[in-house]
Amino acid sequence: MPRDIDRRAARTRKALHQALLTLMLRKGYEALSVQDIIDEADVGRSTFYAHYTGKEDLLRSGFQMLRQELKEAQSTVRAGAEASHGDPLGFSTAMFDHAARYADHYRTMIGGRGGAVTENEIRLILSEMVRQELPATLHGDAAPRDFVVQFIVGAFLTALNWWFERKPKLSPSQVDAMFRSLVLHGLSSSIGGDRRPSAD
Amino acid sequence: MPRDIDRRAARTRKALHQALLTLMLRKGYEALSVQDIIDEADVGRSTFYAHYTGKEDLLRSGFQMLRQELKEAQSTVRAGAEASHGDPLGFSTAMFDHAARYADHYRTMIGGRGGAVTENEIRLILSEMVRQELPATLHGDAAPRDFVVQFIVGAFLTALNWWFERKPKLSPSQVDAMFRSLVLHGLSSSIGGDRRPSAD
DNA sequence: TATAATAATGGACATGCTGTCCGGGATTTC
DNA sequence: GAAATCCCGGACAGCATGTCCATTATTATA
Repeated sequence: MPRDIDRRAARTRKALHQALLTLMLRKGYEALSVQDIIDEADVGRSTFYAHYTGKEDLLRSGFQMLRQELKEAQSTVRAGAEASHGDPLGFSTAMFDHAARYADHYRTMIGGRGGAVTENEIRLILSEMVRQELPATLHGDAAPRDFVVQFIVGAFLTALNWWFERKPKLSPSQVDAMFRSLVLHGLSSSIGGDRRPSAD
Repeated sequence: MPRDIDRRAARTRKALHQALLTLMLRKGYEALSVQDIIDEADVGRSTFYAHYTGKEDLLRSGFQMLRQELKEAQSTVRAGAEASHGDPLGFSTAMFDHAARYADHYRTMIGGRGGAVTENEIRLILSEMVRQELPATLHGDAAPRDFVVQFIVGAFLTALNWWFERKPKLSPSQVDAMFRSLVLHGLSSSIGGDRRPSAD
């Protein structure tokens, strides 16, 4: 049953998404105009607006597709993820590896080059992922789970950005090690004198 | 020797900065047009472009002023900052207090509402501050100082955003406590089973 | 294969913002 | 007071936006 979507509509959508991706790699998201996109995709002006309300709509739609793909991929990964039993950040290694492989795309999305919408969308996706992967062995004493999730996501994006901008030569595992050290143990692992966790 | 700058020019600049601030509180930065700004400031179109190349230029100029004010204020604070002797995050409390007092402004600048430029500018200012405040007792073993600075700034912005968006009722000191707990000791303070930091 | 739906096209159109230019008028400085 | 400096207002071309429509092409279906 090809009841889903007309081939033509599907083709147009795919062309637009592809054009958006290409142009984002070339000029960044903010600098793009709808005009640029439809030129690159070779699609009529009215056709574009028949599918999306603007470039932001197109972008969000793209992220929604990505989110679904990730959701499926996650189920697969989850099967062999028994190894991360006592490790609350068992997923980080895979994420840095992934970022290394698709460095170009990550770069365009992260660090201001992608614009506020993009970064926000990425934060949402990562938050979902972290929220599910983070084990329940976490006590809510120090900080609410919500807060911890945001903290981890923020640290991850910070690590990625620093990696790409300052030390692109480092291997994924090296950056991962720094990330884990800071997120798991905080500054205490880098401070000479440690403080007693007693009365203060 | 008279003034460096003509009074009229100074007045125009001040009016434009004021208008920008007002409108950012009302509509956010991204949604603003130069037209809006000059209307609000009651300044001629050509006059605007005689001073700034666009709204981004105006914004940056505003941040540069802010940066100078902070630099001076910092010297003052530095005098009585002897208390933060063994505390690598001695400055955080003051920052959360400040954020609480100017919550409206912080909200407009942070969390996507302010746009990429704004957030980037804020990151720069905060990075400068943290870089100077962070004591030299920090060992570069686990992660480069650069990385640690970015990590702290990111965590601070994350905390602020979470605070404003999810738990605006909390007091500055409460959020500060969570922030310090996570940044100083990481997740280990929230995890049930701790792992030995020996061979791994 | 014929036919009815559905989608894409290209062009026109009103609208709004941008950035630049100029001449007359106002304010400030010397 | 005179000269320098700044502001104003208007006009201008350029470009992007969103919307409309008549026409053409593709697709699904009987």
